[in-house]
Amino acid sequence: MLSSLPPREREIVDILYERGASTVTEIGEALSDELSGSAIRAMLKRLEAKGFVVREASENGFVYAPSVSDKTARKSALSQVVRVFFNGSATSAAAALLGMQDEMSVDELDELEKLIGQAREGRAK
Amino acid sequence: MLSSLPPREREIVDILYERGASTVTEIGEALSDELSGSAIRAMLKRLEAKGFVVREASENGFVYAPSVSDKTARKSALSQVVRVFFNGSATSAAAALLGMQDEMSVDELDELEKLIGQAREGRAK
DNA sequence: TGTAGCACGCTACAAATGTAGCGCATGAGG
DNA sequence: CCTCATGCGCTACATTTGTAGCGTGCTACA
Repeated sequence: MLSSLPPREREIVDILYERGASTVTEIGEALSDELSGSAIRAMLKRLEAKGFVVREASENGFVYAPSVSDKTARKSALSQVVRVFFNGSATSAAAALLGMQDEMSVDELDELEKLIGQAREGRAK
Repeated sequence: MLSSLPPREREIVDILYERGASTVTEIGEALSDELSGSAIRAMLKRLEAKGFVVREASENGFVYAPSVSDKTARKSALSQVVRVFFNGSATSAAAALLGMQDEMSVDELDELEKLIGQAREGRAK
C-alpha cells in the first residue's frame, strides 16, 4: 500500500507515477525541495527494497519506475479516497470531481455521459 | 497536507475522516492493528501539535476530530489523486470511478447524469 | 472507605526516516 | 595522459516515528 510509506518516499513514488520512469536527476527537479542526489538515491534504494520501485539501466544512468502498474495503483488510490472521504460512495466522489474543475470541457462531459450510458447497460440487463 | 504525515498518523487522521470525531478507544478499534492507548494518545498529541486534529472534552473523555473541514480535505485528496494518477484530468478520474464499482445503482447513474447536465449549463452559456 | 477500572499525560527508547559526505568509476575535453 | 563533471553506492548521523510503561486523578461500587 502506498499509504504505508513515509512522506518523502511517498512523494517520490508519486513523482514516478506522475511523470513515468525517471532518473535521479529528473526526480530531483520534480521534488518539492532541493535534495542531494545521494539522498534521493538512498530513498530509491529503500523503495526498491520494499518493492515499490524497480530500476533499469539505460545510457545515462538508471531509470526508476513504479513496480505496480498505473492501472492497479489508480484503482487503489481511488478506492482509498472513496472510502475515507466519501463513505465508500464512488458516486459521491464522481460528483465531487464534476464540481471541482471548471476546465471540464463540453467534450469531456459528452464522454462521461457516454460512459454512464455504458455503465447503465451493464446494470440494466 | 495530509500526505506530509507519517503512515501511522495518516492512518489515524483517515479514521477520523471516515468515522467522524472519535475517542481514543474508538480509534483503537478502527486501527488496522492492535495498539496501546497511550501509543494512540501520543500520536494524537503530535497530530494536535501539527494542527491536523483538534480535541474537545466530553463526558467519557476527549473526542478527537480533524481540524480541516471534510469538504476541503476531500477536494485536496481528490486533486492529489487526479494530478498524480490521471495527468490532472478530472474527467479520466471520474471515468475510472464509473468503471470501478459494480455496485453503482441505476439511481446513482441518474443522479450523475443530472449533475453532468448541470455542469454542462455552466459551460454552455 | 478501600480498591478496581478507566482515560490521561509524561518519559523513555528502539526503529525507521531524511540527509550529507566520501570515495569509486566512467566518459569528455584538453 | 590529466582532470573535470556525472552518476553511483556506502557509511554515518540527526531527527522523527512508533510504541510501551509508569504514576495520577476520577468515578463506581462493594
